[in-house]
Amino acid sequence: MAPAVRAEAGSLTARGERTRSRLLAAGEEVFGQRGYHEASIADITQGAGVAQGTFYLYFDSKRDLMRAVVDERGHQLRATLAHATAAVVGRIGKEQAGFAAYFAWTARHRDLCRIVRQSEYVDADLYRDWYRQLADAYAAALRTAIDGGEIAEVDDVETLAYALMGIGDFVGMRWLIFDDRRTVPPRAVSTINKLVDRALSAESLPVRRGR
Amino acid sequence: MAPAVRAEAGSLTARGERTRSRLLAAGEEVFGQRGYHEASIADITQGAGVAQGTFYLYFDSKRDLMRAVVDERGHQLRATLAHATAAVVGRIGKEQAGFAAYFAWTARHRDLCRIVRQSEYVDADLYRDWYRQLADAYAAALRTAIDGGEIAEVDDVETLAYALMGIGDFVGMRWLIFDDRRTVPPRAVSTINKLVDRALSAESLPVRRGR
DNA sequence: TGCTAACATGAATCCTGAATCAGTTTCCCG
DNA sequence: CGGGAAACTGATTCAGGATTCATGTTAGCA
Repeated sequence: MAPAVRAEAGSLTARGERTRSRLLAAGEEVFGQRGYHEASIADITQGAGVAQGTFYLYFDSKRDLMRAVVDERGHQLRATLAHATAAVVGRIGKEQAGFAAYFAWTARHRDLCRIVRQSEYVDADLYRDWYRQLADAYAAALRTAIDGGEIAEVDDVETLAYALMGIGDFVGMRWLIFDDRRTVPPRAVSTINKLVDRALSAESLPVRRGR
Repeated sequence: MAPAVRAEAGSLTARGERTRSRLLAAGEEVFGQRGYHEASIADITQGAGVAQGTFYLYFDSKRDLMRAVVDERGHQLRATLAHATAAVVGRIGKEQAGFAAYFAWTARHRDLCRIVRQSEYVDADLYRDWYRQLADAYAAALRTAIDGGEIAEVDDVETLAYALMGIGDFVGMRWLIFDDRRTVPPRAVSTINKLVDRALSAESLPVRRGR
């Protein structure tokens, strides 16, 4: 295995830093466009405007670039979500803000969502960790909200976190990926906002009246 | 493009039929295990116990096999879900039965879920159609339930269908794929059952319009 | 039994593309 | 300046694997 001499961002000059981030961006684009396996190093280096050999100064392998892309963007996404919800008061409001931020991010990084799905077979841990890290942060926030009486108690917060992530992921996929829209239509947003509101609300429902 | 002479199941003798379905099963296994791109025709034919050349008597290409696998299993899944929910009365009960059936099916066809995710870059339509066909059937059922007053009205049934599918997909992924369990733990099941119950229930909550 | 179409074989072909490396250029510090 | 380290180059190497094909085998029907 190669020593990954210039792999860490810290030890790079400004010039090297620029080249590295160019490769990262080209990787995101090409992986997203053609798919991991169809993407050739030649495509990527061409996209970055460097020679093929240069690639291996910054990454050990194609797989290594994949990891770097997903890692990098994963941090960005989590930071974005944390920031978007931090400003809002009340869990239900935070949920809505979170979904909105997630959709906005997905629209901007359409490719990433598809790349993550691909990563399952490129590096299983990468795929798993993408969701786990999101879920862990989400579950912690939900736990706090439950303890504060803001939302209803559940049997398992982690499952709740995955369920809510699933809603966002699938609804985003439907409109932003399948329909290639730039935003999720308002009707869809209001549908899930109401859904989530009802699902999480702390008030216990009256027993359902006969139909 | 090859003429796919013996591609359709109809024109096959019993012997040919058996070989075809062996290849299909081997494909599901090998695609699931190694991933589409890592899976070689040699792996697949070996798994099916036939020679490499035989493969091309039944499928035009590796991609063609992928399509056949996803198609075949897709029909099975939809039939399974339809059957599981048909017996149950009441939409909320149907939901719970549907989730249970989906989890059971996922546990039995772990590989398929991962294969579908891969198919996004092998054949985009295949991927899309997998979810679309599930969603269409789901949305139709939900529409009926809404019109019957069984569940709350929503702004967009299709979005509701995707949201519910997302819940099933992610929760199934968490326990059956990530944790490699044979069943989703009861606490997780009860969590989403309650969640879905609250989310769909026809009673509208006291309006909590924040302003 | 013999004949034919369906079925099966697996070695050979041929292409693709990841990774390498011997050498060149750029940059900066003394 | 001048020298060395950091960047960069791109033709070449090399292995893997999808697909083909010339040939052999089976099974059912007349």
